[in-house]
Amino acid sequence: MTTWLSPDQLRDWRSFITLAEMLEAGLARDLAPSGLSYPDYVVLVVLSEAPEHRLRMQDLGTALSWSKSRLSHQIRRMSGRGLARREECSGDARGVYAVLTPEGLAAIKAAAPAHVESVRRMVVDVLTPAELATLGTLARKLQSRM
Amino acid sequence: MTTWLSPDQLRDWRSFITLAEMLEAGLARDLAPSGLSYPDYVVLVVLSEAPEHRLRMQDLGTALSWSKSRLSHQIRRMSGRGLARREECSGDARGVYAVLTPEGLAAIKAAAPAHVESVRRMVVDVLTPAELATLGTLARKLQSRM
DNA sequence: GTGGCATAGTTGATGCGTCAACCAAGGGAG
DNA sequence: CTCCCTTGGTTGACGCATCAACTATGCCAC
Repeated sequence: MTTWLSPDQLRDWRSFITLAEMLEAGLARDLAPSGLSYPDYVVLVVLSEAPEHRLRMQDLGTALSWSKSRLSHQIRRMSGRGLARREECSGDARGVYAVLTPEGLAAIKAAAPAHVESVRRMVVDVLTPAELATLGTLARKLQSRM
Repeated sequence: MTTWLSPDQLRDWRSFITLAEMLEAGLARDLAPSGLSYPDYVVLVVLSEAPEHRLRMQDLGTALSWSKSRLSHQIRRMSGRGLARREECSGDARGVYAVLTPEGLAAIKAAAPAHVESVRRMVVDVLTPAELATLGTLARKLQSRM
């Protein structure tokens, strides 16, 4: 038999899940003027930090904890907009590199300041340093149980 | 000029946003065996609590903080699967009721226990009561600034 | 009553994410 | 060398969410 949540538990859980939804929406909204989606953004960040601005699909997927399929679709869409391109992988004929284009690099450099502002405005600058640290600690505790 | 985040701030922010993504994925995964998506679930919850198991699209959208469009698409899909149906609104010819079907009611009753278990396993039972309360308080503080 | 604006809802296009099916190359064990 | 399993990646279909465009009704000012 399952025990339902107490009113307090329900309230706190709902507060949290609602916040998560609002935050995702807010991130997307603030990124929109730059012409990038949040998935675009995170892919560009990882590629821009990689040596030679390129990563094997495999490694990029691992870095982002994304499925092969998800990444493949995303890189296809980004290729269509000139943000990245695929390149074959010498040494392993199965492999494919995802490579950041100059346009992609320009896009992430242009988008980053507004994104950081967005994160500050919605979270980091709203909490005290201690509160943010607590939030981070709780988040890591929950993550470690999954 | 924009100030980038400190390593600690970045770490805590990333912990939090990553947790949010994992949680959404986990909720969807645990609901999947019941044949419901998370959007299905929340719509069914609200309708099942409404008088006569029905709400104006307008009111349902407000309750969920969903756009008219989002809700219209969702109800269309749910109607196709027999979980809900539309009904015209006497008194305002523009209006439409979303009505829970017996199948929809059965579906939510069947899905709820596993969903609650899922929330407990991923969050509520992982934290101490004090920690959960803190998480809720921080979430509400952040929400109030948006 | 009519003109015009607000309200209620739908639709189509497009991006995003998952799942299942698929293909091709690598790398043993025999 | 061949068989077979694993690894790396793509594709197509479908559900989900947003945006912009659209229809239709309600309602107020005049």
